[in-house]
Amino acid sequence: MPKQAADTVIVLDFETTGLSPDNGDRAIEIGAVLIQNGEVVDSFQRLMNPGRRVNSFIENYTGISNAMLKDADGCAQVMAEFCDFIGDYNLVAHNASFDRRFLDAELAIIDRQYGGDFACSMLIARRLYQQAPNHKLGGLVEYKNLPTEGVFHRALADAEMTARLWLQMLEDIAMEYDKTDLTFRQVQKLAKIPKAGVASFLQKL
DNA sequence: TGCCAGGCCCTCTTTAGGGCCTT
Repeated sequence: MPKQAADTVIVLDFETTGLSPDNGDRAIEIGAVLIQNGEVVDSFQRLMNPGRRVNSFIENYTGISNAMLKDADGCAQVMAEFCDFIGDYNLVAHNASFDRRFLDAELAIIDRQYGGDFACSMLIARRLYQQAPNHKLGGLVEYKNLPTEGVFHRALADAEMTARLWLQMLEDIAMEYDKTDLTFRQVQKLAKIPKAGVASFLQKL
């Protein structure tokens, strides 16, 4: 696995009560891994009590039950600890706009901030793997034959899979374009490149 | 009561609509 500057990131994933913090949805689990030099060197996983019951769809979708959340620490305490964990590292998530909304909403409640920037593994995968049958996290993991623990829709498991996908994308760029020293900003910028211009963009770096 | 996200991206587009992704 090539060592690259872009490797030093936090890959995170939220499980939540629904799709929109603007509609009152809250985080119920956060999972994250720290990648440095192409390897996972640290991780963070906590359930958090959102202060109300989660519906049966979420229980079934995530496997996180109300019983599991009953004695969990509240969002404020967990998110404060998570904010310490992420520090000012750059961040990666699959469909990052979703996780960013919840991270921003939960940290706003406790008046905390972070200094890193987000990259979206889904938008980048849409550029790099244009032939993939879909760009769901599970679909991309299958498409690239990445190892899994067989657990889906739990925060740490999904963060670990996203991390493997992220590293795979860096490796594929390194192999195909001989670019082994990409910065986070360069990889992040891929998400904004028109699909037809991806190869040209990477070749010119 | 009824409704309920938001950003990206494609196209039979741009005075818009709908699918993909995330829970």
